[in-house]
Amino acid sequence: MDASFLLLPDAPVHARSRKPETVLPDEGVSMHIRRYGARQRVYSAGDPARTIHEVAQGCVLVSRYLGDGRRQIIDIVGPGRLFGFASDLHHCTAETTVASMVCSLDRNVALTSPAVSNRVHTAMLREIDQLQTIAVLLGRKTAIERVATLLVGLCGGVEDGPANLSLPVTRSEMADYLGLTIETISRTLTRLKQSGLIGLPDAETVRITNVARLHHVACGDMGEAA
Amino acid sequence: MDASFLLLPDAPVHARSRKPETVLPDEGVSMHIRRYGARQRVYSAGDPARTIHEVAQGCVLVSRYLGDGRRQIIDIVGPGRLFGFASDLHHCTAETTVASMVCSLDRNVALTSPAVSNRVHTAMLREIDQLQTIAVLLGRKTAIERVATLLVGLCGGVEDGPANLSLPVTRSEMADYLGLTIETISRTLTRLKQSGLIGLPDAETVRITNVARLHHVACGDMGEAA
DNA sequence: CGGGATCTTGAACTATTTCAAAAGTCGTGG
DNA sequence: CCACGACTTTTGAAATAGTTCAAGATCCCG
Repeated sequence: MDASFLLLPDAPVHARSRKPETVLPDEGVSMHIRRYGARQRVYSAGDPARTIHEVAQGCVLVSRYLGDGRRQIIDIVGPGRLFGFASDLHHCTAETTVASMVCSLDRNVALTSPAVSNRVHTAMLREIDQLQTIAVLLGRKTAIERVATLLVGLCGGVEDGPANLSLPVTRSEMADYLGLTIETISRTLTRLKQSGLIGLPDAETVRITNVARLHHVACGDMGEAA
Repeated sequence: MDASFLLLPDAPVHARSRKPETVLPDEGVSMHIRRYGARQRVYSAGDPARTIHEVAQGCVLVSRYLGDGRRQIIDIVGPGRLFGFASDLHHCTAETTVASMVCSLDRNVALTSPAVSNRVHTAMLREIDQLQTIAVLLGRKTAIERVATLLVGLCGGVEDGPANLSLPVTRSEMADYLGLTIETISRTLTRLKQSGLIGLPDAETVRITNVARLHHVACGDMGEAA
């Protein structure tokens, strides 16, 4: 569970920079670490799924597109998490939001090593759980509940009390993750601010006044109070 | 891929009956087949996830509930598919829609046998793909697109031409799977009927005039035409 | 300081929901 | 065999959450 492809220290998700950086390419190895700039593709829909990836540092968005350009962000992947599980071809596109380091390992190699294979299995279980959670969010939650859920999720392990977040994603990405529009995200954040649940020192920073309270909003345990 | 826990012939998903039947219990074995009546629990949220299940016959719904009763159906599982992947406790509830046969295998046993373990891995990859697909549906598709997607999905392998479906689910279940309400499902079906894309001989039967055409609607390749 | 982006806010619109009632469907029992 | 009651489905009308369109505000760099 705490085994890792690489032994880099866990780094926090970095705030996004709006300036793309350069890539150091490195092809044809069964395992490699690569440095990506902000907003760069790790793989695209249609690519063969030969490798499994791990975010060593930074943040990766996994998304799918409809023919007309509508996007659904499937997963926001932070340091330590694996992504890119697929049987044959990728149906998703993966791209960094900020300068990131991604470790990629040949899938066949990964599945022959018992230790790594085990880690992959665990990560897949987690991925399934995570996707089920987002299905509930997209299918049944209101806008406030969705935004609250995202914020609570982003603040990681914090269970209670206040927390400060440096959003690793833009409003547009929040919208495409939560099945909403940019405008609704913005309005909802200000509503949360007005109700005192969060503070917004600037657009990229959220101060959660009380994580437990926001968590209640996220689960819809708030509706009947009003 | 065609390996199976058991060697029962693949049976079609049966139309739902509204009368519950009896169960033959059978506890404490690492692997067993069990017969379930319609609308019976296979497992509930909170149960320890000790076994992996396969639908041998019938249809199983996997769903999650919000505190206030809102339900999201995560997966509609037909014969031959595995379900119940979870690391520790189930967060989902699984229940039959119709009289069904479910084969259950101890998780640890499953993962030690290479053949079975491999099948489980493949099924998990498929599950992830499937969940990503439904996330796009829930996050970004319109009501017509959602219903069309479900119908195309339910008619299995048929790629083109007409197809007849015996719906294994009620309107309420369709609604909770597609993130809509019963009424919207009903209205959308009649809209599809009026536009000639489907026929509705009775409430539980759908005749798809042309699967390929419905598939286009499902993908949103229809919006710009109007 | 100016240009281009992101973000916020406002007002009108619309897809879907909600509430309400009618129409089918199905099994039961007289 | 038909009538009754319970349930699911369909349809209608009104309400609403969220979208769309449009305009400002803010921020970020050069």
